[in-house]
Amino acid sequence: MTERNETGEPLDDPDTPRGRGGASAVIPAGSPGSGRPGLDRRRILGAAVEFIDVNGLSALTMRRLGAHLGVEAMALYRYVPGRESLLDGVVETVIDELYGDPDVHIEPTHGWEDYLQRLAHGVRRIALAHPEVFPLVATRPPSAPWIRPPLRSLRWVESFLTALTTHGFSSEGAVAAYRAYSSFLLGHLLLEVSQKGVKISPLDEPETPVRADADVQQYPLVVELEPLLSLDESAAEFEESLENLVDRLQLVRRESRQPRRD
Amino acid sequence: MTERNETGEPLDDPDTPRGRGGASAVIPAGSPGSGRPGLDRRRILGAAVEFIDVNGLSALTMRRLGAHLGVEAMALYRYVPGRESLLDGVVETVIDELYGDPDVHIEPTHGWEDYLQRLAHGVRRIALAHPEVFPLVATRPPSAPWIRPPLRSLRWVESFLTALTTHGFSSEGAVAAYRAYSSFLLGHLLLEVSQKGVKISPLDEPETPVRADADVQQYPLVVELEPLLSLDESAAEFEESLENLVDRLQLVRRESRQPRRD
DNA sequence: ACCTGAACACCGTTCAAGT
DNA sequence: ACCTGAACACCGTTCAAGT
Repeated sequence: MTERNETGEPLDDPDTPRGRGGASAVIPAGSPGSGRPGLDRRRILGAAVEFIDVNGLSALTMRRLGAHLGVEAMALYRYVPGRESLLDGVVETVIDELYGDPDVHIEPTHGWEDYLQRLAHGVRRIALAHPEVFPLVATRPPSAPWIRPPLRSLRWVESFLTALTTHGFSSEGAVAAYRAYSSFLLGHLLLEVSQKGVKISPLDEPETPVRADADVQQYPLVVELEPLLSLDESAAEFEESLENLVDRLQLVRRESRQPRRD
Repeated sequence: MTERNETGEPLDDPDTPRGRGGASAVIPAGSPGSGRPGLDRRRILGAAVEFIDVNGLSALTMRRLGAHLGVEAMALYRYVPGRESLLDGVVETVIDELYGDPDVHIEPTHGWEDYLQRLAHGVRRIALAHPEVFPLVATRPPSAPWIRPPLRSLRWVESFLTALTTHGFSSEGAVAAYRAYSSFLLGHLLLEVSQKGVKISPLDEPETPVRADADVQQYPLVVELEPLLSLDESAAEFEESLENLVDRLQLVRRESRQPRRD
């Protein structure tokens, strides 16, 4: 009984040229050498990611994606069960880019702190590279309760838990760390990405002061602190919060190594 | 020039019976005494929230919402510019419930730590009360970069900043605290809510073990730690992380009171 | 003043038909 | 084997028309 994998689609065997790696999973076509080959699940998902990056999520329809691929919408249904699982595939495709990131290795050769740092920065690069896709990464219902955004794959969970348990964390400690880490990444990156989206969606208007016509006086502190509030300190905040989280996990690790008995 | 408010709709004057408060903004109708009064922006938004709570976000269409209100879809356009701003209104409606929450007061009479605690728990109650709406709260593009989810209103930002600056925080410290606080709430609550959604979406199946048919052996740690991973410790995690955040902000506060000059 | 009917352009999805 | 055309049910939204 071949049930369903994480996203509900049939999983093609990986008979594509690039074996497992290559950060450039988005644009290129199927077999190397031919110009516009036949359709292909990978090609469709790549085109969908590209389409969302350029036109925004709300612009993605089966018909338009078909047109983008030079094909009628109905042709897509041979490779994808429907729009919903197309979106699941988009999320999977984007997260899979992490495997091609040379700065994120699975084995933590420089300690678990270094591993958490590199992994976090890798996820952040992906979020910033696909700001229109990231809300999808954040909100698509996971297939299991412990597959948490934004690291939505068994493979990354395994990698994470391995890194920590092989570096002095107890099982409980590693799981607690996984939870705290997911929560931090999700919150920070979703905010950073949405902040980025706001800045460009209005026209080039260099400034849009507060005054909502009427109640300027109603929110004096917001008005006064607007210059501070408008600063984009996302990068610094990310580093700082990440550092702080790692420090906190160091305590978790120490406590979990010697479970005190009363 | 009456431009647009935060959500882009014309804002009706509040000529509705309940003056500003009342946590029960969802179900009740317009004027008290009459059974099914005329339409009304508030009534429409309340019905939309209720509809999403019951049927899920994807089920909400203008036509179905109209039917739910005993009216043709086209009648809604007299009160709401379109579907997109209906969703903005839904988000606003849900967040406004915070004002009716007796456990969340604006003035922090028991210190800023207590204020942050009560506010956080209030937001959490809302997220858990409207799990299908919360992803919308999390991802709708804010109207300004410093209106951050999940506290998406000028009023709450003002309240937050007031509480902190009147309790020893510098401007910079208060703004930094606002950022860290938003990020924590967003990440944790979005994960908690989506986790909750997963648990009920499949049928009553009490257990859905890992085995994705093939690669059971590929993720041995996930398999081994599945019992731990499956535990729902959201509530405890929330308390702990919140406590930790408050502690961290205590340091920010102390540092920011005496800006050292070198 | 408030709601409706009919209409338009566009969706996702199906299925028999083409090549 | 792979794609298309036509069709179906359903969308959001507009606008003239009803009451």
